[in-house]
Amino acid sequence: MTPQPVLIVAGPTASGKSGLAVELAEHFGGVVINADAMQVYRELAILTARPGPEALARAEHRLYGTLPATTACSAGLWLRLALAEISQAHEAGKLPILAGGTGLYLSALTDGLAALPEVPPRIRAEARELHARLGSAGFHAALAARDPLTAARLGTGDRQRLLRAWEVFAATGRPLALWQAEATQGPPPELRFAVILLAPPRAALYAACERRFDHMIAAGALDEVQALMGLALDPALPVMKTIGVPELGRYLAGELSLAAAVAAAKQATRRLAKRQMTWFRHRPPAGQRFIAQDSESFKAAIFNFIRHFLLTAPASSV
RNA sequence: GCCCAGGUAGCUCAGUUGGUAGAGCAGCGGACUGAAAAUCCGCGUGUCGGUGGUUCAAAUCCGCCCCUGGGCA
Repeated sequence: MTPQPVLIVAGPTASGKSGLAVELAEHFGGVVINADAMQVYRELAILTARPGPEALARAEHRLYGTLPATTACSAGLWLRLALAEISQAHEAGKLPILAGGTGLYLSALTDGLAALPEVPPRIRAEARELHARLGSAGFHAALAARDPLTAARLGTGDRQRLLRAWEVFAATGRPLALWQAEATQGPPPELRFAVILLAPPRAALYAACERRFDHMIAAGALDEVQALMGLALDPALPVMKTIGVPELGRYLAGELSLAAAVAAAKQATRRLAKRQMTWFRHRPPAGQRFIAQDSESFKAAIFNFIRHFLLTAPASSV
């Protein structure tokens, strides 16, 4: 069977991915599929810069706001959902267009992910408890006693990865490092990828980040955070770490002035954008690649690149 | 115009009795295999306002000039 085309629009936050994706969907008959870790959650439309009604009217959108804030998404869960949406789009004769800034998710799609079983919530809770009890150095030592292979790769302070390693060993009896080395699924053979990477100049990107956050405030971001606080969710849930939630939450709690909260959130956004740039610079999703500084001045070249990608039959097809 | 107080990293400031400078924040670089908008690791980036002088040696002492803030007129 001929591999089916998939388009990926990747780049840091506020680089214009969503707008470009809608335009491409209109022009090439596509479905926009979310590849952003935070836009999957229902409760935060404004703060996660989810596509608005105007965009939704112009093109089909999938995996935006589909999970409740009470769930913790993961690379594995997202991958399953995304693969399902991709094959649905193909069945409908449409071009799947993945848009998002979560490099881990996109790499999982184009390069594969270790085939690990689900870790039971009970074990995850135990891991967190143990970490709280032992402290970071103690927890690292505890992991090293059971799984020296994985522990050797992790820094003492790397709480999240240490927890993950401990959980996987507890749940499967095998080191995470082994799973990753031996059980990584390759890229799906039935798909072929073209990647448009937006990489704006740093200063322009930061300015866009800050402008956008001001718009979020004007659009009611404070109400959104207030409503989220009203749900009294577990602070460890991913949604609670969305940029803007902790900062505006502190303002709403009277701990911070609005100006200080906004400044802190903007700074967090800049740092996110920087990390995303680093990721995409060094490990972009696999596939034919086109790098553009912005979506406007490179539009014609981007369209040409996609036309060429769609018209070029892969060598493997007969 | 005169009198004070200042001018050192992008910002706020340290800098001992002269030995070409260092903190916080900001920033930059990097890692990343199921919480990733997460979680970590690394890095001072500098005509010490300018210019002359004293000295083996000046951010530091002296002269002049420029700039900023405050006070008196």
